[in-house]
Amino acid sequence: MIVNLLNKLARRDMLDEHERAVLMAAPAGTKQFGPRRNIVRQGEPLTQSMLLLDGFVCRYIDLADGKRQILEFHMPGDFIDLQGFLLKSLEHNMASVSPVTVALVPHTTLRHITENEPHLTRLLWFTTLIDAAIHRQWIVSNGRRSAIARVAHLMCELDTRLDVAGLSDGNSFFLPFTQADIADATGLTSIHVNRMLRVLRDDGVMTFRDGRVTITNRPALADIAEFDPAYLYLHSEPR
Amino acid sequence: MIVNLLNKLARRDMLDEHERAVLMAAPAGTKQFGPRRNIVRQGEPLTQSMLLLDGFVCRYIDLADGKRQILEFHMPGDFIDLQGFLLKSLEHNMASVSPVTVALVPHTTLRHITENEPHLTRLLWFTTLIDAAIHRQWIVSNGRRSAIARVAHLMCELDTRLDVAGLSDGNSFFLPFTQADIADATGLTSIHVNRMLRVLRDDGVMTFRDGRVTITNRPALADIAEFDPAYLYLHSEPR
DNA sequence: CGTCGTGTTGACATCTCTCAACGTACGTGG
DNA sequence: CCACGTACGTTGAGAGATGTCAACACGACG
Repeated sequence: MIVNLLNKLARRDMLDEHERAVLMAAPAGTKQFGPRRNIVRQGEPLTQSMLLLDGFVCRYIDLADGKRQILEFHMPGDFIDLQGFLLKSLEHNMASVSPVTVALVPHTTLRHITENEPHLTRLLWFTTLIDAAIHRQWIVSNGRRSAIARVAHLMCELDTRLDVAGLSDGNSFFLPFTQADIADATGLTSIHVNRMLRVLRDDGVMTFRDGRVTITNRPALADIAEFDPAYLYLHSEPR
Repeated sequence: MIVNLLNKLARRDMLDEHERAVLMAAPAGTKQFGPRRNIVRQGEPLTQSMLLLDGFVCRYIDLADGKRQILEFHMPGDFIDLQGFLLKSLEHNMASVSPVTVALVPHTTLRHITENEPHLTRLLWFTTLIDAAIHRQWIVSNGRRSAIARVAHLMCELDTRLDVAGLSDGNSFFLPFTQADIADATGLTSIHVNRMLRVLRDDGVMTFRDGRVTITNRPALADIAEFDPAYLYLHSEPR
């Protein structure tokens, strides 16, 4: 639902009725993808951007030796290739993880917004700055955190973002990832991710089974991850 | 010089005379910092953004166990905390590496630009998208590249960006970093960085001595790094 | 009923880290 | 001018975290 985006923005700043209407009217249609489909290919020229309505998406880069690095996970409410509006193509790939529905927003519409809606433009710009802040935490994870802290931090991030999107029931959330996905996101092997998940489970911190994460000891999880949600800028300010 | 920013933007899109004049008039003053000084502290409220005129700056996050992760390096022409305009504070720190001069642009001026200069706004937004693309490459490096490839990729990135900024003489550039800085950027120890630099030197690929990088075999360096400059979006397009 | 994708576990390998020692350059104070 | 401390770089030896390889379990699905 596009209402997920409105909620996400409204949490960070006031949105007036006119701005809500402009956003509601932005999509020119929707599109569906099955699981594990390419959505945007590296280098492909783009003329529209996608707002994720349902399902999970990831960005990734493949290396020459077959290794893959996932760069970010996206959930409903995320404007998944808004960058493409100004970059004109992406230097990485985007793929569905689960079955996915997106709303298509033509770049001409985005251009119109940037010409006529300065406040809305700032809010859209802002959402891309949050993506960059998430990237920075992943740099820290992959660079300096231990394997168990990387997994824990990713789970804390997803927990917090899914809660903002209204997709968490408080202590558990649906997460259609494989252990290999988590490995490619955290720069580990799926075998080692499996071991770290077992440690977290054995220690009563969290479980990840059948596509569902259940957090059984949130303070312990945040402590292992050294998680501080400040980087998600969840408070409202005039922007 | 603010002309570095104009060049950086003009390489990605046309800038008209009026827009150049607006940018030239944006700074309300300049400020200098000695080497290794804090420039912006995590969480500090911001009311102006800084355009780097001279010297090198880094963003970083410190972890509880004393480890540090550098998130990005900045060079003259970079609008180093433009994000602060919309984020209102940063979740990481910024520090000078060398002596530094910055131009100060009040957020009120940036707000005026976003209200009245849609094209210039898109270009400023664009520069923050480049930062995010750089972040993504660092995620890949720290997550999936070997130690030698991480060092090589960082050097390729700096070489390319410094060339765009007019701060490279073609095969060598001034780089006032310590091996510990490179270690904190690449998620390695300074001892291992030292070993990797020795390998690159012994193999005739590049040297880093006395604050100067000299690339002696560029194809070999790019090959080790698997470096593709596409992520820096160096071509001009209407944006 | 076989195959494939995914998860699980153990044994061993290896890359990078840790610890330690030492060299050099430079500034500072006696 | 010399003595000393500090920052940075260099090298070696051993340790440890994570990767690699291999085997097997299980369910989904054609």
